Amino acid sequence: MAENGADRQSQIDPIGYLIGDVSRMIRTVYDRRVEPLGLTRAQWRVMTRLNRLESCTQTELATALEIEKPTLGKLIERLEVKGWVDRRADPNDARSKRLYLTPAARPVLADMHKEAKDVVAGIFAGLDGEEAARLHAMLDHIKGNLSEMLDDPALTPVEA
Amino acid sequence: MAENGADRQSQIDPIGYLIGDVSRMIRTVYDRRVEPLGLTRAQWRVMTRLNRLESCTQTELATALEIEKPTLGKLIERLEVKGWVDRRADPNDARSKRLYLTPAARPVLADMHKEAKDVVAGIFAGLDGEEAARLHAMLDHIKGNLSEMLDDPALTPVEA
DNA sequence: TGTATAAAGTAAGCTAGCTTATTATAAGCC
DNA sequence: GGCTTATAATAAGCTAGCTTACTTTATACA
Repeated sequence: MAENGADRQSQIDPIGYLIGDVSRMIRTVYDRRVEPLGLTRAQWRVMTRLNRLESCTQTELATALEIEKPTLGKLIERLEVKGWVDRRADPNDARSKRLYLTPAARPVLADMHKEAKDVVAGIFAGLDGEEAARLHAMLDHIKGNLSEMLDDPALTPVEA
Repeated sequence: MAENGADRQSQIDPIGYLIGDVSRMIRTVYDRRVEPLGLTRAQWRVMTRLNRLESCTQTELATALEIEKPTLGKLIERLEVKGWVDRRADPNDARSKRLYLTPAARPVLADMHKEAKDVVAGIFAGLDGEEAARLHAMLDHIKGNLSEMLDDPALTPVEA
């Protein structure tokens, strides 16, 4: 019954849970700080990405964000209502719509960026540069392992 | 326009994104392997936790899982329909319902555990024990930082 | 004892993710 | 040119998370 930290997560390698915990907590901290700006984390992600991919199509942006097209479509709808994103027909391809940030989005982006920087600084407080670099390297390695697992059409890395 | 790996994530400290990527990829790998067992990741989380908190109330389980009561309530509903979880009235408190895994859940739990172990092994392939320990320590540190940020009633650490 | 407060669970309604299926348009090929 | 196939976006419907509000039941205390 006792759920006292050290005991939690039981049989399975606790590092798996630890990464999950850290990720969930980062998400929560971000959400709280970005919410007063009037947007959600998903919307924030869309806008920062769009800031660098301006005039892309929805499909391009969805690919970059690694989310599905219908998911992005609904996000864009809401951002359009809020007046931060503009969706214009592509003159060369009647199927496509190209995406633009509106001028109103600029100050919001700047605020978001500031919040993000603060949060990252808080997360890594007390870790020196060398440690941060090691952490980065290990996470990169793990990400590589995960990429292989995701690419493996057999899904189960054990076989094949 | 080019979104070529090294460039991604731009201005903000890339480690924040890296953790997010790793976490999302772990989630995806898990989801794919657990899906053929007939359940989702959220349902898997509920069942493994319930395995250690058997006969707890919904509120207790929601707290342990760090999700909200309505969220858990809907998950339990679906698990009850699938015949894996049993919800029985508490004889001492008519408000409460106590939760139990059914016998049918046991083999599913065993399968899930095996899948989870395989995935964790794949994730940490190529990292030796010492590196894994360092990673663990650093993530613990980061988690501590995040706990402080989450506990801070001011939410936005900048202002009071 | 009786009322006020607190707690357990549910309902309703939102965002966000997914998959599958549709519609409209482009592009390829005979 | 006309048919087939592929692509852009949307629609519909699911799970999962949240918040807010509500109902029912315990508990506390005056």
